[in-house]
Amino acid sequence: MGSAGGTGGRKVGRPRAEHRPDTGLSPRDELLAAAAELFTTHGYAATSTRALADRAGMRQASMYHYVSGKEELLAELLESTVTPSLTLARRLLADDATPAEDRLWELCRTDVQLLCGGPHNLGGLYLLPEVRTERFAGFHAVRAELKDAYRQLIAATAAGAALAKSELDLRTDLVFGLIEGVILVHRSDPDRPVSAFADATADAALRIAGV
Amino acid sequence: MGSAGGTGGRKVGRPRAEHRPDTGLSPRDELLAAAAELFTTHGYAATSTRALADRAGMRQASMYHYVSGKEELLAELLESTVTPSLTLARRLLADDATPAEDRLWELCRTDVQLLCGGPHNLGGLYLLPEVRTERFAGFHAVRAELKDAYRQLIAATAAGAALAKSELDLRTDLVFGLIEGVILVHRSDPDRPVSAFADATADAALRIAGV
DNA sequence: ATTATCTATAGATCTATAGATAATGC
DNA sequence: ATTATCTATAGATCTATAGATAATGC
Repeated sequence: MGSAGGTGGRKVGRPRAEHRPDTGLSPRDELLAAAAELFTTHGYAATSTRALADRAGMRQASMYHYVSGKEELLAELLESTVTPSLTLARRLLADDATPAEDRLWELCRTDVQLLCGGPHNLGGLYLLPEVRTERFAGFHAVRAELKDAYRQLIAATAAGAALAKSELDLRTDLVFGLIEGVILVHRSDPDRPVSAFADATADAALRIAGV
Repeated sequence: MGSAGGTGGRKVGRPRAEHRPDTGLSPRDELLAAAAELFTTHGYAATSTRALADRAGMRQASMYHYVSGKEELLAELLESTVTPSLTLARRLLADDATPAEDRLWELCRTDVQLLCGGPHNLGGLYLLPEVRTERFAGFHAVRAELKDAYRQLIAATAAGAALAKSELDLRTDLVFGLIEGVILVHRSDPDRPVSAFADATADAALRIAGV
């Protein structure tokens, strides 16, 4: 341990074949960054281990020193996109001093900001068809909990309290769909300022929720 | 020509190696049906020509008698999903006897119905990362025209007439995003009756549009 | 000695073409 | 003769492992 500390100096192990400016990232993080870029632009199946390793500055085989394969990279990226939202959602659920409407709005706004904020369209990873696989059950569990937080917040609003279960489910799905669908909107116009866009989406979400 | 007519009887050419009940579809349509199923479930890059041909009941190489490759199948499926919507949109744009609000609602409703109606989640094809490629420019052109129809209808509403261009663009993107995002919602709960769902989504779209 | 990387490669694909074959049509 | 299919296969991948090598650490 403690390897990250230095000024980028002496390194153990055989030097890399291709020398490149030090990114400051650990090799594993270089792989994750490469995966973020390539998975979002070309997709999962279309990204070869060779392409990943190339982009990360190492040889194809060296990748296996850090990860078991492509799957592990995608699993980790997926969870990293949804975990911050879930953390916020839990905090908002526990905050009973603030009106549910305000908490819902805040969750929507922040979620959009997180989804559209990063450099690559990381929030769009879950659109990849491979993600539906059992292999990514961890991600699906976290995502389900996040969706349930949306449901609870909608149910806690003045308008939501009166809804039958099926109607509540529908509104939850519509709101959650709008938030996740925001990736598509962002993709179609990546230059739009995210902050104002997040506000507008949160407004739209509350209108859909009937608040 | 004229081969489709018969009762399924005598067929020219070497018989297939694997005999299966006659689907009534032409071989090319069998390939398209196979592609619809496999592309939507496993994705484009992950679907091999062998898997496609297998599902269509022929040998891998025979596929090339009908199509130039996977790309052609995806291109055709993509355009087939968006063309009916565009036809409707053109008709609605020309109909100046009906209030713009009603026409917008109708476009939203029908679009959702088309996207979620088919057997496989065909509307979800455009989520595939490969679709962004130049190769599918035809699809993108049609989709852009459809989106522009949304914009024109929103602009024609009482509320829309007063909007600045950037605000109109934003609302258009939000509405179009909701409609396209509907695939995600449908995917998460495929058993929900499509008709009522389409109505609810159209309502939500009008609320977002500010109508 | 330990470590991070490398080179080399086996085995499993996958795509697209060449050429053979088994039907019907005339 | 024409057609739809087949079998066979070349050439290009792609993944994962085995084993070599070039650094630092002690």
